[in-house]
Amino acid sequence: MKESIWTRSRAAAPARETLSREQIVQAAIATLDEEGVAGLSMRKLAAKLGAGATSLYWHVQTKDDLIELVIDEVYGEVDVPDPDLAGWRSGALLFGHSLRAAVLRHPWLAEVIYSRPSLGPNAMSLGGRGIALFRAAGFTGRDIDHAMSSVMSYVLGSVSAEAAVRTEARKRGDSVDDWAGEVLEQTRTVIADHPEMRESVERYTGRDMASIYNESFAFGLDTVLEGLEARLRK
Amino acid sequence: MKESIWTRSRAAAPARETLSREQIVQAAIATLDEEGVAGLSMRKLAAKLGAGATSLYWHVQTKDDLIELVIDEVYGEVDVPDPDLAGWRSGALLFGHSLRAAVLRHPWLAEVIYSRPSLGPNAMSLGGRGIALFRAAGFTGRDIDHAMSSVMSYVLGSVSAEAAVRTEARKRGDSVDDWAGEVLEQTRTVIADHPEMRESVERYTGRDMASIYNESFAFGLDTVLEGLEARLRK
DNA sequence: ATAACCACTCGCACACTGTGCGAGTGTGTC
DNA sequence: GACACACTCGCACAGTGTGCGAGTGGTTAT
Repeated sequence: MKESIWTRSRAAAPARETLSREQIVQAAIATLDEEGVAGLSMRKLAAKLGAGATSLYWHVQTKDDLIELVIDEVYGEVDVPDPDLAGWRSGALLFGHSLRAAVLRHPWLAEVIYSRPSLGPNAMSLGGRGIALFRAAGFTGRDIDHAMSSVMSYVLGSVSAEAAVRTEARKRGDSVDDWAGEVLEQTRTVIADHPEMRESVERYTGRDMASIYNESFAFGLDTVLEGLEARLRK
Repeated sequence: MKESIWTRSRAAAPARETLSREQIVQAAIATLDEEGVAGLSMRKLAAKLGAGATSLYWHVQTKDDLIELVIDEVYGEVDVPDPDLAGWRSGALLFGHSLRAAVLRHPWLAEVIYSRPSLGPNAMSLGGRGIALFRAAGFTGRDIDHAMSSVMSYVLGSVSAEAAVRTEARKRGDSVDDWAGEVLEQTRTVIADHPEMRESVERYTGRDMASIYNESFAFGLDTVLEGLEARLRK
């Protein structure tokens, strides 16, 4: 017989209290945020969920698959504005910053994104919306995809390096500023081998790393967008 | 700060036939090239060198340190031209292509570069030479570093994504073209969710992936350099 | 010649990993 | 009351990185 809303909502609910893929993914993200990639093991994850280790394998094929899911989940946090809201360029700018923010919220991503291509639904839809942005900008043919790739590659490359630094500092129990100070100090001892870097080293000592990263990112993203705009004018 | 592998002095006199750090690094690179990151274990590496597993630990503090060494070794393959050879822009272009080529020669790099900051001597000297390039271009102050970062981030981001695809295809035993074909096929089945991508999918089916990656990279790198040049004009 | 020292090797053991297998358990359907 | 199905999980296996401490061969000091 046809189910009513009432019985249907009941029937749709899990028959008994049960693990779910969604739940596992969320718990995995939480662990990763707290302990990083090295801190994620199937046994610990299962324990956190009050389940037996191998129970996870009914919901997820392998640990690698789980990581794929987890990556796609983060892609879902990224905002890609509609091109006719405020023009392609500010859309792309916002997209870049949103992507960076998402990665910095989950810095372990840097350690895993490039170990597999991202083909999940959220990655797809991000790609689709990006393409809409650059088509609206006036690119045609394969240049649409190339433009999107340019921005994506720059942002991911830049923020991944930043995340690596943050992760390293955290692992050492240092603040990023302290860690940077130590590295600069150490660099000074070998500066004779790299005279061109002397000024850079001086320039950075004692600076606030967070704002330097912001500045560097803003510079780079603007550079890419400027380059794209130049292409459009030709 | 806890001393890193780079500062630990190694001044040694090979008295009898002995393992060397250099040798271990080379063997590790060979294994990585053949079997990828998953195929590198200390035991297997030692066996390849005809040594006991734990012997390696006299020359190298941990596996992570070994990977740091191995990464720096690859940075040593990268060519950064002198700015007064042919001007900054073609120098930067050449640098970008050289960096990409090095990563493609060792695609496992993508899986490891962003799991730690790179501070080895070759990375340093690469950074120094890059800085020389962009100073010669006319950048000043922190913009010199930002310009270098922009190029570096773009190139590494772009080539890492490409390497991830190549690694995945290889793992599946497919050619990159076949793998791409399968992905496109699969994408077509969910195209309804991402209508903006329809054209892109069509555009790529049956194409030669290698030349598409080349084209995309050339587009992106040129875009970044164009953006830098625009900044210089202002 | 002897002893002390050092650079280096390596077997054993520990704690921990991902995951295949197959048995078990609770729920819904006939 | 029987069957099917969705799901759980203990056990076991074949690995992993690496600390420890004993061993070994060469150089130098007495």
